[in-house]
Amino acid sequence: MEKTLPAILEAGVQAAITDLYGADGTAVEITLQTTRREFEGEFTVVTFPLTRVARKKPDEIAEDLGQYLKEKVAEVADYNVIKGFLNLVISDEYWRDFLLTDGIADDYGQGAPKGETVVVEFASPNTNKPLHLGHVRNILLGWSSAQLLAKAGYEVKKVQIINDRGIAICKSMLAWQLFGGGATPESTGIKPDHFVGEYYVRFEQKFQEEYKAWQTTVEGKKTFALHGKPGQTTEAFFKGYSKKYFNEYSVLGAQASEMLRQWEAGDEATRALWNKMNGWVYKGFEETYAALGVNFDKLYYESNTYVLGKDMIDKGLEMGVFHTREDGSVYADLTDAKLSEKTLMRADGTSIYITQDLGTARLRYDDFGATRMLYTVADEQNHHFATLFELLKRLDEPYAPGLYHLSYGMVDLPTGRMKSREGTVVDADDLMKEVIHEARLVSQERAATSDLSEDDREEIIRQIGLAALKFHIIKVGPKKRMTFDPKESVDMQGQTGPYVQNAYVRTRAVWRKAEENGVAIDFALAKDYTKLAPAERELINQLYSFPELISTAAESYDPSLIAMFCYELAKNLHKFWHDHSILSAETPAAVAFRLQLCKAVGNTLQAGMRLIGIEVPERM
RNA sequence: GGCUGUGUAGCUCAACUGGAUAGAGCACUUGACUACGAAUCAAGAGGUUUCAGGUUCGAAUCCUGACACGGUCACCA
Repeated sequence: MEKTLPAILEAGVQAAITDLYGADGTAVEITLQTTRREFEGEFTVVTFPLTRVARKKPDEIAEDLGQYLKEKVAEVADYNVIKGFLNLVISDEYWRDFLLTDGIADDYGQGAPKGETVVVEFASPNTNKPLHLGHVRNILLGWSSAQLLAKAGYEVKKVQIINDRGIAICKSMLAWQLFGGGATPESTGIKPDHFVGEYYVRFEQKFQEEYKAWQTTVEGKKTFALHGKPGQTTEAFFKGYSKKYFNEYSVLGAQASEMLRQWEAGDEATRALWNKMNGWVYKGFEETYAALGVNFDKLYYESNTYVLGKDMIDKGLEMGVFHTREDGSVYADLTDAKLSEKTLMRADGTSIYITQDLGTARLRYDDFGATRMLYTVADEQNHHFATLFELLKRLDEPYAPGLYHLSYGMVDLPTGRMKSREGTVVDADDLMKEVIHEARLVSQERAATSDLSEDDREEIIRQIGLAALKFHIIKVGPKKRMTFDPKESVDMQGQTGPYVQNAYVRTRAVWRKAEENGVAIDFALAKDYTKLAPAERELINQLYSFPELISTAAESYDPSLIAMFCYELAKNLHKFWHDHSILSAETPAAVAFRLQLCKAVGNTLQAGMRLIGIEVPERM
């Protein structure tokens, strides 16, 4: 394909304007859109904007243009005009030729290499707890975006930064030391990240007990009397006082803080314990990533990167975009960018969170030479990333224009927000187990795969369950806060992953059948199939739009577009399947053509689903 | 309170970035398997796009102002 249809049509319309109305057609913006289902045609020219240059009524313009295009542009076979909209019908020959060349190519949709590298960050968990539903959305979004960018022709590096240090992991470590009694994941048979997470929870429990008890002591009562606001209940007061208690009165708090100090001082025993427990967590995370079907090209650890960024501060000071206060602390004044005054280094010379992010960005650029960097992080950090990007822009970093915060809405349950304190957090491993279990139940009601081995059946069930879960999450636009209903996530009918998988399975089944029958099919005949049915045109038209969609979805970092595309394509395949015979079609040419159509649709469904991290089985 | 995001069918979500009669799925009602696979298809019902103004040939989309619900306003991470 030399030029795309939209480009051909646009040029045609512009030529028509020049020829028919004597205006400079190339200066006119052409509004071209895909034709709505209920009308005949594939592309539509909106003529309202042309009334000025043509000095005619919309319907008349449409009529003029339609005739002109039908005569002069080979690809346009026919047209119709409805209320100022010019619907163009693309010729059967064009569609057929497209299908039999590009459409059935194995790598259809793969963009040409752009020679640019993109770093995509996602997941980035803390190491004190197992992954949960929020991480799942993050991971699916990040992974899908990475696949999309790769498909669009970018070189992609998938990374994450692991928050492996700080007070949180120290709490787990301390609790294990105090209450673990030497237990290990091996000795208990618990998945290692869950094992560590249990000690984090244990710490919080013990801390709460200690806190509760303290509240009734003389000291506790005195604190309330002294700091409680008038009319405030003791309960409300102590709820807000917990952090202060942790830092100033709590025995456990003091011990955890001491552990953090030991860690920072490089105390050997503390480091060893830290290594051991983080090691457990990583082992558990690996399992979860593998189950989700994701991997990374490089891992960054906060314990290494938290010291970075000092040289960035020096650079900023040198450039005059950062300033020093009297006490020696460093800040940047971002008020003219509608952001606040941001401190970057404390008076004592220690750095803060955003400083290491400056350093990490630079490190990644040095590692990969990326021109774009994508951060998959929940929208609660919008402000942080706006600040970070503004700082890097002012530092004139070469990758600054390509920074993007893939900000997504948090996941709610039907009962409201997930609260770890209330035990409503949905665990990632449990969730996967649950959807696979549900797929198994549904599968057992069917006999479609009963001839397969136990292992093969189980593999298919796994793919179906995960498809249900992943599709359910990824079909929602990233920006949108989503409500996750576990009941709906295991649905396998309608707008779901298994529905799409089923369409793929059908395209494979018909080929299998054709081979079983042993009939020699002459695929050269496919080019003799001249009159396309509406359902066939629809499918081919949709296949045709795939590369453009990949590009759009990649540039807007929106994998949900791909999910919706897969669903629509599957839907049209199902309808086609229902309305038309394939192996017993009217003519040998039709048989050959439709098999090729099935192949192209199957390939594209597989490619599309792969982009959103979903596998398609051969049978189900 | 400042900044910011969201508000569309009972529920979960779309709407090609200003275009045609606002579309899907779930749930509900009804029909189609001796067909290449019914995890399917077809039909029905379901809407004042939160509200009020404005911009224009044309608004769910852009502007103004309300209302509701999130998020965020650290020398925490």
